[in-house]
Amino acid sequence: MKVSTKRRKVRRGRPLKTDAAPDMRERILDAAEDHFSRHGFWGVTVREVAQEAKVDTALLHYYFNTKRGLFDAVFERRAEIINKERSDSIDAYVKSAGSAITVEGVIDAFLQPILQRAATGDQRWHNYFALIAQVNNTPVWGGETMGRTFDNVIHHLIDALRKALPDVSEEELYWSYHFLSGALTLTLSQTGRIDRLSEGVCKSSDFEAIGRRMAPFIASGFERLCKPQTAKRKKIP
Amino acid sequence: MKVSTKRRKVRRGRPLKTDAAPDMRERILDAAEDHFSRHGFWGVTVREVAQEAKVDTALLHYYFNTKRGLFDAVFERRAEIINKERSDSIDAYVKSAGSAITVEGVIDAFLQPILQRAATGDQRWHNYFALIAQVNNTPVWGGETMGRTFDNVIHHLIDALRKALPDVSEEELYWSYHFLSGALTLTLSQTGRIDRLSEGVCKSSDFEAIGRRMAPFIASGFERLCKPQTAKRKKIP
DNA sequence: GCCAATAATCATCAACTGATGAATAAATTC
DNA sequence: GAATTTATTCATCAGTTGATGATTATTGGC
Repeated sequence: MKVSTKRRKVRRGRPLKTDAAPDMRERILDAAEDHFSRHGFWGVTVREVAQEAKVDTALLHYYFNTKRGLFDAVFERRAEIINKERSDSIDAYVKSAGSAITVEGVIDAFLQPILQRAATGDQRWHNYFALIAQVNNTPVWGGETMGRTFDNVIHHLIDALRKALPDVSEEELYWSYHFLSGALTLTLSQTGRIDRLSEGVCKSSDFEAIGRRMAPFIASGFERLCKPQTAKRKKIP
Repeated sequence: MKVSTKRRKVRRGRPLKTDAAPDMRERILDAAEDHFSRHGFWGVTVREVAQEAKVDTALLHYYFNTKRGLFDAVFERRAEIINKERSDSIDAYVKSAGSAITVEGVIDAFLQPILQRAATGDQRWHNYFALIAQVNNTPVWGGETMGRTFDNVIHHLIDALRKALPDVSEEELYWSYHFLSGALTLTLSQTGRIDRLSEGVCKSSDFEAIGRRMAPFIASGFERLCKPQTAKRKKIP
C-alpha cells in the first residue's frame, strides 16, 4: 500500500506569466528584511529566508549571488525612498522658513519623514529602521555601510543647519549630529528597553510621543554646543 | 623516514599548580570579549574563541555550558565594575553639590567613569563598550539583557536627576534618558562613522573631545524637555 | 597514601551552512 | 517554429557548527 507521504510536487522551470504571483525578488527581500532586522547578518541563514519566502535557496543566489549581496540589497531598497523624503523635507522647510530658519525647524524637517513612516505601524518599515539601528552600532563594517548609504543626506542636513547656525565650528556640528544619530537609531531599534525601564510609563512603539520630544531635545543640545556661548551657565561659587 | 609533522603534543589533565599560567577562565573571557564585541553573538564561533584563548573548545563548555552562557558571562564581568563606579560617582556629586545640584552635574558624574575608562585607551574596555552598544540596539533580546544588567544604576541616575528637576514628569524624564542612552552607546560603538562623515574633523577615538561635549549637549536637552516651559522659544510671527 | 573532585584535552557527532551545477519549463527573440 | 534567454527547483557538496562523553593528569581532603 502506497501511502502518499511524498512531499508536495512543486512546479519547476520558469513560472507562467499568467500566474499573478508577487514578484519573487521582492518577496525574498521582504523575508530577508524581516529576518535580518531581528537577528542581524550573522543570526540569519539563507535557508530561513528562503523558507519564509517559500522559494528554493538557489533562487536567492540566482538574484543576489551571496548572502552579503542579499543583505546589501535589503539595506539599499528603502534607503533610496527615505533619503529622498528627508532631503525634500529639509529643502521645503529651508525654502518656507527663509531668514526665520531655526535649528529645531531643520531637525524637525529631517526627522518627520522617518517618524511618520514609523508611526503608520507598517511592520516592514519598523523592521527596516531596526536594521539601520543595528548597522549603525556594528563595528568593523557598520560605519562603512552607514556612510555609503546615508552620508549624502546627512551632508544635506548639515548644510541646512549651517544656515541656522552662522559661524558654527565644524567640529561642534559633527559631534552634535553624532549624538542625534545615536538617539534616533536607538529609538528606532524598538528593543523594548524603555518600556521595561519606565515600567510602562513610556512605550517604545509610541512614535507620536517621540515625535513631540525628539526635535526639541536634540535642537537644544545643538544650540548649546554650536552657538557662541551667549547662554553660558553661571557657576555658583 | 619519519618526518615530524605530528602536531605539538599538548599536556592533558589538570595543570600543575606551579604553572604560572593565567587563569584559564579569564583568558577565555578576554578572548570571547574580543570576538563578541567585533562581530556580535552570532558572528562568532566557539572555535574562534577557543583558538584565541589557546584552549580546547570543550573547556569553554566546561566553564560556561553554552555559547550563550559564555556571552552572558562576558557581558556581566565588567558591568559590575562600571556600575559601581557610576553609582559612586553620582552619590559623590549629589553629596558635594547639595542644593546647588544641576542636571549637567548629575549627567557629567554619570558619564565620567565611562568616558575616563574609554580615554585610557585600554582596548579591552573599548571592546566591552562596543559590545554594550550592539546589545543596546539588538531587538528580541537586547532590551531584556540591557535591563537586567543596567536598570539598577539607571534608576539611581534618574533619582538623582529628579532632585535637580523638581516636579518633573516621569514621561519626560524617561524619554530624555532614552535619548542619552542612544547618544552614549553610539559614541562607544566606535564604528568610525563620524570620522568618515566629517572627513577627519572628528575622531571617534577622541574621548576627551566627547567628554567635553556630551554632558552639556544632553543636559541641555533634558532641561528643555523636563523643565516647566520657562524658556519657551518665542515664535517669530 | 588512597580517593574523590577538579581541570584540562581528545575524538567525534549529527545537524547545519553557503554555495553551485544540472535539470526543467516558460517566455522572448528572430 | 527553432533557438536563446530567463526563472525556477533539485540534488548535493565540502566545510563548519555547538556540543558531549571518554580520557588523562593533578590537587586536596581525610
